[in-house]
Amino acid sequence: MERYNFREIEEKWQKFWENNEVFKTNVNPKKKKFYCLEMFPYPSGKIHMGHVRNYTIGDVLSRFKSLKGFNVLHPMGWDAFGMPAENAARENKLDPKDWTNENINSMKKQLKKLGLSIDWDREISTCSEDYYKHQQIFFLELFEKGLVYRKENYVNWDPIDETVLANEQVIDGKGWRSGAAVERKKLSQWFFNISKFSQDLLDGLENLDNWPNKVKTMQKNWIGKSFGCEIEFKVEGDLPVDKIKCFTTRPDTLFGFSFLALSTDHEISKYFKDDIEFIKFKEECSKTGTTEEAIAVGDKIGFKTNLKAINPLDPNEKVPVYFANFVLMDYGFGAIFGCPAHDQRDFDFAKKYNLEIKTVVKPLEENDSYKVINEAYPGSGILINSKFLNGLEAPEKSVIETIKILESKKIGKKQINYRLKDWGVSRQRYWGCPIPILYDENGNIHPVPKSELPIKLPEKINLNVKGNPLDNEKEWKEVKLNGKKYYRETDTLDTFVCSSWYYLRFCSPREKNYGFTKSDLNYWMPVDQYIGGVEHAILHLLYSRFFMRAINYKNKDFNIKEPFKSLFTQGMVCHETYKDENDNWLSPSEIEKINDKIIVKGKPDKIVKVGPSESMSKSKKNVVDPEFIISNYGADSVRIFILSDSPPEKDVQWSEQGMKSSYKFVQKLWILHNEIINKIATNKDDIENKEFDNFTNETIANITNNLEKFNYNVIIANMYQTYNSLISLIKKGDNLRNLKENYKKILICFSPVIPHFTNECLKQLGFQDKFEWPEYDTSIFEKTDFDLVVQINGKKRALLKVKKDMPEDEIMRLLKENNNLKKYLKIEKIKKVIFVKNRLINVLIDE
RNA sequence: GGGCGAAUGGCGGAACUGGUAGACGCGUUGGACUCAAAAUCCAAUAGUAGCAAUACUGUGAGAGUUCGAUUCUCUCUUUGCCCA
Repeated sequence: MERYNFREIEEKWQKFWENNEVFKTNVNPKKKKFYCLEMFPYPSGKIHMGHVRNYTIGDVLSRFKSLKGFNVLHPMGWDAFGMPAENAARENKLDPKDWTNENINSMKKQLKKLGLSIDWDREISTCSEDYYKHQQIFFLELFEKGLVYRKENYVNWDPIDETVLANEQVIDGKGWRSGAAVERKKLSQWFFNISKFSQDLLDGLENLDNWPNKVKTMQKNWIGKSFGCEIEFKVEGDLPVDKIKCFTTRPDTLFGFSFLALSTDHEISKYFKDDIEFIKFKEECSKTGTTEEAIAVGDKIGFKTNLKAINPLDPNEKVPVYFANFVLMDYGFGAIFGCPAHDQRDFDFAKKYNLEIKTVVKPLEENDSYKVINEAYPGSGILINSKFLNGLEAPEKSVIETIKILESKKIGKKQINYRLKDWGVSRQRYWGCPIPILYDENGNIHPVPKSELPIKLPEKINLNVKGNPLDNEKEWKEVKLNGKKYYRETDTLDTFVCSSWYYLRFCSPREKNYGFTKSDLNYWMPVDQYIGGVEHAILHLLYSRFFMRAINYKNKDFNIKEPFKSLFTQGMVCHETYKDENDNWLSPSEIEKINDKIIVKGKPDKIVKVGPSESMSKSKKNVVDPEFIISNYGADSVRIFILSDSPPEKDVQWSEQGMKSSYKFVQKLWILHNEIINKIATNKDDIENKEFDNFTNETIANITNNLEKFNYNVIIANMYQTYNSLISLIKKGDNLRNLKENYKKILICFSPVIPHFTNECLKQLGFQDKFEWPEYDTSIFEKTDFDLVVQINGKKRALLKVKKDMPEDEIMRLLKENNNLKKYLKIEKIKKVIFVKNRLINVLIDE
């Protein structure tokens, strides 16, 4: 017998699948569909272990569903626009398109070596004109529906790279790439009106039963619905302003009012535009980031005006009005009232400027003389020092009560506020989808006629310029249309736009006129199972949910609102980290283990510092290259290992030992397979012996149930168990009933995980073509005799072999005859007997 | 600070609707094969006591419900993630 040659066999089956178009899918109304989608990768050029895990999980599911008789759609594509291509192209003087396409080709080869059941005929790439043309059409449709608009907004601006940065690209107030201190800058940008759907996006979460609660909670928090009130404050002073509007969630703390704070962008700031002190102050403020965290952590600073704000509930109370850096223009109305005793930011501010701190809420256990001293008390309690509001329960009753009073006096009204802001989609980048908008000489906005689409990116341009390279492309930028001169929009779309509808394109990947067809969508959508990393829990998933709603909006053809029926978030792949004596990161291939010591490879005197296991990342060098691993151990072995060690939703620790043992397991299965082939030739069916039938049934039942429940790590355990039992059954030498048929069923059960291996074995058995997932027969599954647990006073004292459905009195008789139980079982003192048929008997004895 | 989760051998983890805790894998130890090593195979492996059968303890800590709790309830500790 030869060793199992995975190189030969895996290649053979991959070719077979490709040549016979085994995974090609088409709409088939006679069959139930199953749309399995994994988050598509960015084409960096090399797959990483995270991809291996993600796509293995999806592949096991797809293969399982396909064997179960579903018409499975399992596509793959490329999230191909984005900064890395532009940066790489700039550094190496390449075309981003060539760089990206080369990467796609090499990554595709690597993915194919994993033996994934993907319909490659549906492959899409977001950077192809064929894809972004439709995205431009959507953009125009959204524009027509009023869901896209242009406005000035503050952004994180990197002064060295001359570009806008997303919040997550600002690290410690500095640009992630340039290291320059990030500034706040006002810029005209395109926005998607996602906040229009705030309530709908929130309500939609209720019906997503197959989404992890964690993700739903995160989205809920992100949308951030808050219930409060807008209040009009009368003001007096040296400016032509008589009132200021604020939003607050705590109107009940109005008697703790000690200042009013405005955003530096508040319209009142126009009166200070020539004030040198104010300009300086504003500059200082722009150094604080725009994230909520930066504001919470940062120093609170203010600029005092000569205005006085009047407490609407007490006209005798007048407090100063400040501009402050912790008030944002896009929350509420860019103005807040400060209640230092019950808000930490207000407290910090009041301390700094010596403002009054009036306690108006006391915790339940305190008495009325309670005073806030060292830090704000934002918790619940009872209102005090609040005149007619005293004694109300805060915040539940007091907020509602105060709003009623304010409404009756016509100085405030109930309001719902959402934290979710409109989605800024403009990026000052070359490598992205061009926005199909023209400006005339007066700067007026004109949508590009749909017949002119796609607006293609200019090719072979100079990328080595500051700011957006498209801005420098005069020829591209200037357009003549109907004899008039226009300028193209030079911003491109955020790549999150590309990924918020790609799942629709997979349904009609080659459709020329539109992004998809109605009939394809109605058959395939929604995605039955979406699989990806939890890092996309908020943005990508929220944007996709928005996109479906935007398409549905004012459109009677579609009524699918939620794109992803079920969501599974897989954990990360982790590895220990290593550093040398100078704290330089070392990769796993640069170290070795000798006599319990870990040293730098080849240098026994250099001890390696072993760090904690962290998610694999290039910067920490704790990566293992899947391509190398696959070529050493084979795809089937890698698939086993990546699923085996942890539940798929949790992080998994990469281990070379574990990988090796998975490899050995495949080799052992091969040896067993050859023994079974030999045995089939000589085996005589023993009609009386049902042992093997029962065992097969149990195997099918276990694997089926664990597949349904995503317990993929347990499936691997089931496979090992099956192997262990199978080998002892074979070695016993008994003649086995239905050996070939049962073995076939077991192989099919293994096939979602190790498809190459099982296909080869099935072929050797003489089976080919289509297979079906084996059913398990529950009537055989129920054993005729089993071990009954015997407990005395709740403690296990024996296992008793009994026949199925044996009644209690018969079992009691057996217990009384049992010598081993004599010392525990005092028959005359039996108090009570608990009997669970076919499972357990618990005898309670008076002691 | 708020929200959500988690805690089981040396390690990763299993345990159906409350019913034999530790499946399966890794590691470790002993043995076989070998001149030797690797590989492979066999055996043991929660702790304590015992030659052993066996007994007692044991699922982060403490309480509760129950004939019976890893599983349900409450309090606490530690820890992870998200938001601040």
